[in-house]
Amino acid sequence: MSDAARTARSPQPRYGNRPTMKDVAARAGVGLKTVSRVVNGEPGVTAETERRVQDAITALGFRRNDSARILRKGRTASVGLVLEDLADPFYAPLNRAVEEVARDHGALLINGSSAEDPERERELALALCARRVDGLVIVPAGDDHRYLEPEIAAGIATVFVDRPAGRIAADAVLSDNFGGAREGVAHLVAHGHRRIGFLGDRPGIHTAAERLRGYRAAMAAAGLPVDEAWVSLGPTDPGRVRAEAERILTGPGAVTALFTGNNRVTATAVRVIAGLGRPVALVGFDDLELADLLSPAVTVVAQDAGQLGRTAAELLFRRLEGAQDAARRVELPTRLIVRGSGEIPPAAG
Amino acid sequence: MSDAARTARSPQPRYGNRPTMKDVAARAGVGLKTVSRVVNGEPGVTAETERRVQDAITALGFRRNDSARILRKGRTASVGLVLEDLADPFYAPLNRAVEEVARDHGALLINGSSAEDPERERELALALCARRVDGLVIVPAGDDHRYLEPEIAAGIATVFVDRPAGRIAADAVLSDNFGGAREGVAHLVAHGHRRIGFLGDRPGIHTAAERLRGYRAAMAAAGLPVDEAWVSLGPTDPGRVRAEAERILTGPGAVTALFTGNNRVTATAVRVIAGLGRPVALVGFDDLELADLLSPAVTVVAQDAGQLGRTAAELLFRRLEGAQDAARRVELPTRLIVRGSGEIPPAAG
DNA sequence: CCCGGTCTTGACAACGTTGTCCAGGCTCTA
DNA sequence: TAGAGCCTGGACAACGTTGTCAAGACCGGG
Repeated sequence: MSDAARTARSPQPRYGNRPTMKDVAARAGVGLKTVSRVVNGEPGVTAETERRVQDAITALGFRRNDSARILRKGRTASVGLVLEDLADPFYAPLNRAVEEVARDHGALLINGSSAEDPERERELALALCARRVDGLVIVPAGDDHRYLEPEIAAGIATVFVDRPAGRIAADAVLSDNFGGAREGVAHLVAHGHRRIGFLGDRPGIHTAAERLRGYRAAMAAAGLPVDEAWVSLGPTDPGRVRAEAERILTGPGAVTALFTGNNRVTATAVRVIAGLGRPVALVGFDDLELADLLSPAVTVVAQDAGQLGRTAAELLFRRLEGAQDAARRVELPTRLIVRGSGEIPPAAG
Repeated sequence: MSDAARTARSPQPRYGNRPTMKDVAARAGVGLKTVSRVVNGEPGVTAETERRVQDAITALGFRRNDSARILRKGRTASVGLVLEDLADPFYAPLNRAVEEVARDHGALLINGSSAEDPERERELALALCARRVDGLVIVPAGDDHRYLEPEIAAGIATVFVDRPAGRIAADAVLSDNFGGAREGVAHLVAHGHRRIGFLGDRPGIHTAAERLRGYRAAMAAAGLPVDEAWVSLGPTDPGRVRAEAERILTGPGAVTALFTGNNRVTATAVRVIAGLGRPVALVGFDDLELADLLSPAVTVVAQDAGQLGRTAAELLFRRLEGAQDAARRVELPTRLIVRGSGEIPPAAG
């Protein structure tokens, strides 16, 4: 009766008329605060009173409304994760790792994809800030993050991962893209290759630029010239990559080995090489599932995406617990996984 | 000064002293509600007033606190997703699809992994309910979901995906596991195989049981006997799968073909077969990246994980918009992707 | 010039929870 | 047995926002 009356006069939806602590208190014949104490396991309630409250909670199907709790306490116990694409298998372990660390700290994870669109990254990050997430882990799509300055100043801890922040000082956890690419290319050089191509992502992307830099460094260190016709950076859709791979791999002056700048490029390159009828040595950045079963097996420079996520999330929570030192850049090593390189025929030239 | 005073006397953290609408109102010299109107783009504010408010917002770096808004409005504009493992590439497109649909409806996505642990699934789902997510998409780990009854009754829309709910009536979006497995096994039969093994996930998992049923149906339809030594269900860790695959594939009465029950099993089986030195026909449930490049290429029964997620999320939002009809079970077709089947040598026996 | 209407604005309560503070009943000791 | 002190319980305000409602400004027509 009183419920019906309240429903009728209330202008708000009242969460589908769920019972509140007030309802529980009324039913148990105790005060509001006593219910709060029981729900939160606070001391100062006799066993008998607690039992009465518990019975009322069960009977009514009460569940605490965390929205109200959050408003009152000022902490949301949630962190946001913005990445390029939730569907990309490379980011799946990163996603899981961040979730796992958040869980260890009692926080939930809200996440979303930027789809490589800086505007969408911005919208998403700011929406998360409006929700007052305690912290933010971002795989940046854009290169200007000044829009986050007021949020960071207001206390939202922020850690960038995989790529650095643009135009603001912020923590970042990266792979050693330069060193990894240099090592991968050096591996090809050590196997006698002198004409090595580079096929990578758009040059505006930090990781792509760093990997290209590593390629050039390895070539220079070996005293090998780089024909710019061997180098191609751009979108990683299979169409472009296929065309560029064919261009670099055929015709006069074709390369004998290829270094590919990420997992998507590598997958397409493997297909092109398989159709080529001529052996080409291939080393790719990022490991691939089943890469050991391809013929020839693909040697890769592997990043540990899970470790990237874990490190970033742990840094985030250290900030949340009060760490105040200057923005830090953590660089994680890559690992060269040599597969079937013995079978790669050294180049003739 | 007044700020400092408030900070000192306030017992609450006040979100790192962020400005509120009250602060904006004071600075702009307008009422609280007018700020609210400007922030929400409500009509009835003169251009001049709006400008003053906007200036104050910019100057103070104000951003609306959605926690308070949510509390007031009773809708969180967020949905929860509980799945087995965020790091599993199979679920990545599902995750993304749910996010995409949520985004189209202006909602954020909170997600987490159950790690195949029913208790953890329960904790996570109930935590999301406490946050008052508008709806829940669940890939169930457990087989008893009665714990959700009060939540569903209280208005949290819930859709199960990949596997059905246990002991409650709820919407579910599934793949046609039975039909897909039957078709895959029939493909092997059509190529002359009579001794076909089945290597799958734990029998308690609905999808594993359905796929086994499909296998048996295809064998029965072809009039072929099933030797129980050819069938193995259990955990999908590489150790067990490898041992079982070797057992089924070698020795007297060994099978000439294998049907594998999911992507993880298939990957391990491919490795075992590669080391066997004898050709074995393989059809697997779930597609694999680069499966076309393996030798022999692996024929698969592919599910569209993205479509599963999209369908589930759309059903969820239809419920949120008021659809009241009885719980529905949607079954999506699978697709047989034949690869290099010409190269699979038919069995001798 | 006055009345009715529209338009803009702000005061106020409420959403459901938790922190503060005080009151009343009890036990323990002198 | 009385007073001090502890334990339990509840009234109240506040978190930051939005819905309701009413008041004032302004306009035009009679």
